[in-house]
Amino acid sequence: MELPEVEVVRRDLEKEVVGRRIRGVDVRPQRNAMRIIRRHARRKEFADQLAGRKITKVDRKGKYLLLALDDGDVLVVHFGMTGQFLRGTKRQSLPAHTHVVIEFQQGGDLRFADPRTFGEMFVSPADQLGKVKELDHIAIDPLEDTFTWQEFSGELSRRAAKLKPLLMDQKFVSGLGNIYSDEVLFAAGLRFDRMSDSLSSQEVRRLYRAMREVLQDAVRFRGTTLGDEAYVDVFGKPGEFQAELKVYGRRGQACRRCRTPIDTVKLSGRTSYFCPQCQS
DNA sequence: GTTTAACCCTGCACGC
DNA sequence: TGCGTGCAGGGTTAAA
Repeated sequence: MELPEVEVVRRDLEKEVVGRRIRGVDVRPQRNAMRIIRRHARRKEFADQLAGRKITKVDRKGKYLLLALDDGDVLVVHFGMTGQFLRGTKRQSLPAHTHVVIEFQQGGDLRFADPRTFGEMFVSPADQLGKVKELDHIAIDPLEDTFTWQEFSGELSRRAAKLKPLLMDQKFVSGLGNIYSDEVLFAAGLRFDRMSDSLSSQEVRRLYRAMREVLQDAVRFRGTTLGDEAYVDVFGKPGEFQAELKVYGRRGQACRRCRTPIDTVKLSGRTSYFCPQCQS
């Protein structure tokens, strides 16, 4: 799950859970549930920090969600690859791989399910969040107004790295994963292996614009739902951006712009999709 | 500083 | 039909 999907979930939660008070939290007995709350020693310790608290707002930092509580604590959530939040009621049976159920006083609950358990949840006092290494190092969000192309240009030239891994580096810009970095590079007409300090100012601007447009479009289409990744929103509904993808997952298929077959390459363990004709 | 590989985990597609 | 293998990818870490 990358920036657009996390943002869609954030907006859903804003409507669905802000203002609600937590009656109790059930960390499921399966061993894997402890992987999700791995920063807490015991189930009870995690649950006790949430019980009785009201959720006051939902922020996003990169791919992390931050649910602010009325006592100053924050519930931090990361979805990893296959994590998801689902609205439910007591009557509905829990989906497979449900690890945490947050029950509200006004009725209804919020389930966290995650088959591959790369996801994570933990509670931290707001003023301690700076000490959480992964959060502290998260770079600027490309959708923020404060993200300017001039600043982006400076950061690119300061580094000497291949564009694709650099775009996926959360310490450089936050929110891009394998899908959207490929889509952004295609939209910018740049190859995965172009060096960041080799771009003309025109190319920098193309990359900057591509990043904003692709991510905004993906949010508008409510994210990308691909086969086994199976992202769905808080209501269980899939996204629609998969139909808009230009390169990701389209190996061997004709480029939508020039009809050249889309090619792939393995780059630091991740498959990169690109058009050999349109990207240089 | 940058790059690579290995690791965590489960479900699915694939070939035999 | 059934089994082994590889792949998918969020992130971290150690090593090159």
